[in-house]
Amino acid sequence: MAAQRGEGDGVVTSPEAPADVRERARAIPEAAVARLAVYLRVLSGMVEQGVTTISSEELAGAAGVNSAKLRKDLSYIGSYGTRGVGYDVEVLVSHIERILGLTRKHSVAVVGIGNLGHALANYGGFPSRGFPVAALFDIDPDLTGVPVGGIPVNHIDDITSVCAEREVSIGVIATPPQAAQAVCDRLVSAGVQCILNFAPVVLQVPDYVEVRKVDLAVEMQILSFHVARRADEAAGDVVNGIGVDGVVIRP
Amino acid sequence: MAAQRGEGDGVVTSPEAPADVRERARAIPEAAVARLAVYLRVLSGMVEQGVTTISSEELAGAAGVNSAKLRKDLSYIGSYGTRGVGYDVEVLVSHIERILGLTRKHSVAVVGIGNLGHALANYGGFPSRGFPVAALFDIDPDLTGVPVGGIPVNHIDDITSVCAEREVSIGVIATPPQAAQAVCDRLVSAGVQCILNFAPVVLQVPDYVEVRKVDLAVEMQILSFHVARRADEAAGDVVNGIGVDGVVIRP
DNA sequence: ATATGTGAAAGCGTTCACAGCA
DNA sequence: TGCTGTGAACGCTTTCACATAT
Repeated sequence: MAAQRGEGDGVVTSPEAPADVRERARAIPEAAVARLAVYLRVLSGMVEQGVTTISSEELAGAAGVNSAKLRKDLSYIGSYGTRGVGYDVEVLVSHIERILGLTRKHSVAVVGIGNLGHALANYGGFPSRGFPVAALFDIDPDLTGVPVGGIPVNHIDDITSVCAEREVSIGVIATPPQAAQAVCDRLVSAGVQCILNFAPVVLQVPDYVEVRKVDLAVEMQILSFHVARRADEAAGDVVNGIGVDGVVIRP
Repeated sequence: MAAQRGEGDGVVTSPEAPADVRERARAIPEAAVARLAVYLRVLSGMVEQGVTTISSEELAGAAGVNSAKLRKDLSYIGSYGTRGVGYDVEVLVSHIERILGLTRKHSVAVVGIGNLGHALANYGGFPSRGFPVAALFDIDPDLTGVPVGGIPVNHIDDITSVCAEREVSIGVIATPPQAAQAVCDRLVSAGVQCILNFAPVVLQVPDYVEVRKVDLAVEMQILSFHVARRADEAAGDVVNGIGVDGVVIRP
């Protein structure tokens, strides 16, 4: 069992393999993949505004990164810009969509229909971006059959059959922490290889399963750290003889 | 305006400053901070189970990292273990809490009381971890005064006064994307320096404001990328002359 | 004997700066 | 001239491996 990230997958590739899309996809850094998704969103907005061409500088500004990083990220997926001009927005959109695997539909199952599960089931951002919510599960028998966001809730015991039948490829865990590992195990045995985990638990999964986690408490605590750091810095600068306004108090 | 991360904060510190907590806090890598929050959660569970001592190996396993990384992370906050024995759980908990600034209360304001806002307002994980939800805001006048999760919703126009009065230090944006930047600007002018953004928008903020984002569509697309990569690899291995089971098909 | 704490090495990701092309 | 694409330099993060302490 590997925790949270498959480290080294042992797939054999021939040494003289051409640097084609397959090999290239493998080489894209995880951080760049996350940013490609952001570029794609910004570019989609551009298409709606009727923008046809964009420079790395402009796109980078809109995506909140610097232009060197943007160009490097785009270079991982190929060279689709025109020197001296910029990028064709639609061309870029279609290449990023291809690399991110968005030409294919990814059915989603949400497990745990509490506050968060409700919100996720009703969230319009998923279906509109090629991630239809195909199944909902909860352990509460009273919820079974009740439609949420237009989809009837199934009992958690039916995960295996329902996920197989509806070709679910992404499982979303929105259960209480105590239930998360058991739910995860069921999803994995149902053949789900990608999991988005909202429960504050470190899931143990086989190497071939990809887990991403969204942990609100952790996000809050990182923000808290920065609040504290700032307060300490302000105090520390005075202690070190320099006030926050740069005036030397103790030279 | 800097986007999403203050790069270089220009604070002057004297060169002979002692390597005390203040200086150390500044030196902790961002990645380590996120993991410290995870260690804290695992350790809190240990306390409840009555565990008093734990080794780096055990804690690392429970947190889903390797023990070298765990020890390095803990070394950033000081040396609180006992060689040949391990760490005192309670001692570690209190030191991590101090570093993360959790000895201080951080009031939270949630803006945008839709599906997600409701879920966040009702989410028990915040108050129980020192992040009381102190204010809720929405633009819909019909919602004003309606209590959600025990807190009455205020109108978005009152952000400045209410946030100041209730000493809000963290703002959570759960609005539609179109409204996010305007809400962010209001939070910032209300003195909020930390923002957790659920809206799929790149927020523009001054350097001194810390933004963290949770973007569900991006998470989904990263998972989609891995689905695609796996499919390509499986196909690619055959194309390259080697089947998935290692058998050479085209030597 | 056993497990921490940490320099040093290795690995990744970001930034620089400029060659190359329209 | 202007902007992309990218090798090289840089800095951050992880891993290694062992000195150090109980």
